[in-house]
Amino acid sequence: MNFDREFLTGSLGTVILALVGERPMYGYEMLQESQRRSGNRLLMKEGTLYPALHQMERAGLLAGEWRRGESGRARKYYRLTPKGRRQAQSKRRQWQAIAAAMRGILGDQHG
Amino acid sequence: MNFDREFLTGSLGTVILALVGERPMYGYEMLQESQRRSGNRLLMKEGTLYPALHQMERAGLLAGEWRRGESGRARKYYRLTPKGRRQAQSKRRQWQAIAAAMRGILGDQHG
DNA sequence: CCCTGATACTTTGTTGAACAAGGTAAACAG
DNA sequence: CTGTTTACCTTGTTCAACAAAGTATCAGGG
Repeated sequence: MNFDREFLTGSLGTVILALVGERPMYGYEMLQESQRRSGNRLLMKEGTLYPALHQMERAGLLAGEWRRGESGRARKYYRLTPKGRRQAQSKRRQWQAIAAAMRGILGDQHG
Repeated sequence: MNFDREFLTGSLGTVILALVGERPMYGYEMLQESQRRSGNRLLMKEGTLYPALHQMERAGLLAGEWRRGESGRARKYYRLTPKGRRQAQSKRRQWQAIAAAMRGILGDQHG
């Protein structure tokens, strides 16, 4: 399997980039959003998400900013950097290629 | 990400099960078939495929049989066991769930 | 006022899928 | 008899995802 070498960071990263691409979002919110939007199919784990966010911030794809709103504890909001925006597009296209490839193999089959 | 714990064996395994589900096939043929059908997008590596085949045979999903045809060297043909057939269906459904989940997150976005 | 549960972020240690890179060997074309 | 293609196999490495645990803040109930 190739599709870039990091298909897993790939698929998690694709989700993160897509979510943050819509509006600034904090980690815990991403967990809930991805779960809600996927119809409870996609259950990211905290131990997977947060390290990924840190790594993507280090890699210059995301920019994080602490905010403490009127209620609750402080949240770290992430937004896309320009580099992150390019990566988001690239990842989305890659996903579409994967989906197309899988259709080519699974698609023409019964049920 | 969950979708079973082994999404990677998952996606490779899904491809193998789908191919062998159509007709008995040998390893090298799977490499070419998956590449051809995916429009050169899916490039499985031998070092990934063969160990996976052995593991799936040990797990009782595939049954292998050596045949030496009229030409070329001996090939090991694999076919699905009943257990493998059930697994193939399950994996295909899982893939469709993944694709649906990703559409839920990426789908409603611009190109 | 404590206690629970939800929110919110973090870290450490483990697992194992995929890969890189090598090998063996038979058939065949030049 | 040499190189290429076919065909299979193996060892060692990497690193994404997970499990499991911890820290801290806030809300609501008893």
